Amino acid sequence: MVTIATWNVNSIKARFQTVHDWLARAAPDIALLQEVKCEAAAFPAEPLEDLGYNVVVAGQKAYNGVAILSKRPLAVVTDVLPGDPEDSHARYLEADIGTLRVACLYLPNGNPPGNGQWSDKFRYKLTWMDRLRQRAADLLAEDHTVIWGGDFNVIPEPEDCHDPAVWEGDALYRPETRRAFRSLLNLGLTEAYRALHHDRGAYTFWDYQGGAWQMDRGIRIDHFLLSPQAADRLVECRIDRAPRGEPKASDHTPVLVTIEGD
DNA sequence: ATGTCGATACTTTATCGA
Repeated sequence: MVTIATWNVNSIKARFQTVHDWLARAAPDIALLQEVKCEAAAFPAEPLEDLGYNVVVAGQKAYNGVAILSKRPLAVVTDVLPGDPEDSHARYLEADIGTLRVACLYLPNGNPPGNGQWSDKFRYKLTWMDRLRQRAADLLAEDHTVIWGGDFNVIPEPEDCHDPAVWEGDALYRPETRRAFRSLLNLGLTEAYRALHHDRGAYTFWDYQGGAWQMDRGIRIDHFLLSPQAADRLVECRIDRAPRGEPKASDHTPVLVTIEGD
C-alpha cells in the first residue's frame, strides 16, 4: 500500500509546526505540498528529513511554490509544466517514485475572471489547464502509472460546495473551468474522491473570512487524479478535516489517497 | 458590524494574492 497526501499549507514557514506534527502523526508515504511560498533554499527541509522524508521543492519567493516529500527515493522529472517557456510561476513538480509517476500541482486561482472580457488571470488559468491536459495526454500515451495531486482550484460539481449560488461566476466554478476539468477527466483519468464517495459536504477548503469554517461553508478543490493503472489500484480516499480546526490553520485541509501494491 | 491571513517593501501601513 502507498498513501499519498496533498495539502495546500499556505506558507510552510507560517505553518511549519502544524505541518511537521501532522506528517509525524499521519505518516503518509508521500506528501504533496502547495503554496509553500518560499524559495527552495529557504524551505525547512531538514526537520522533515528527520521524519524520514526525501524532499524536493519547486520554490518561488512569496507566492506559489510546491514540494514533494517521499519516504522512498524520488527522482524529479520536471519542475515546470511544459507548454509555456514564459511561465515563471512555481506550480508544478513531477517525480518518479519507484514505479509511480507523482505530480504535485497548484493550479492558478483565476480570480477575478473579468466580465465581458476575461481577465489575464482567468486566461492564464484556462491556458494552464490546457497545458495540464496536454501533459496528461503525453504521460498516458507513454503508459505511465500517474497520480496528480494538489490544489486544482476547481469546484467540479454543485455538490462540491455549500451553496452553488455563492460561487456562480467565480473562477473556481465558472462553466469554462469545470469544462476544462471534465476534459481532463475525459482523457481517462479517475478523480479519486468521487470514485469512492457520493456524500455532500465533503470539503477541503474553508475561507478565512466570514466564519466559513465555523459555519461549514466550504468547497472541495483539492483533488487526486489517477491514470487508469493507478485507478485500478485505488483503495481509499479521505479528507482529514482536523487540521483546519487547529490554531493557526491553513485554509485548506489534507486529502489522502491509498493505492494497493507499491 | 467590516468581523481573514500571509508576504513584501523605498516597511511598521499599504498593497497584493488568495
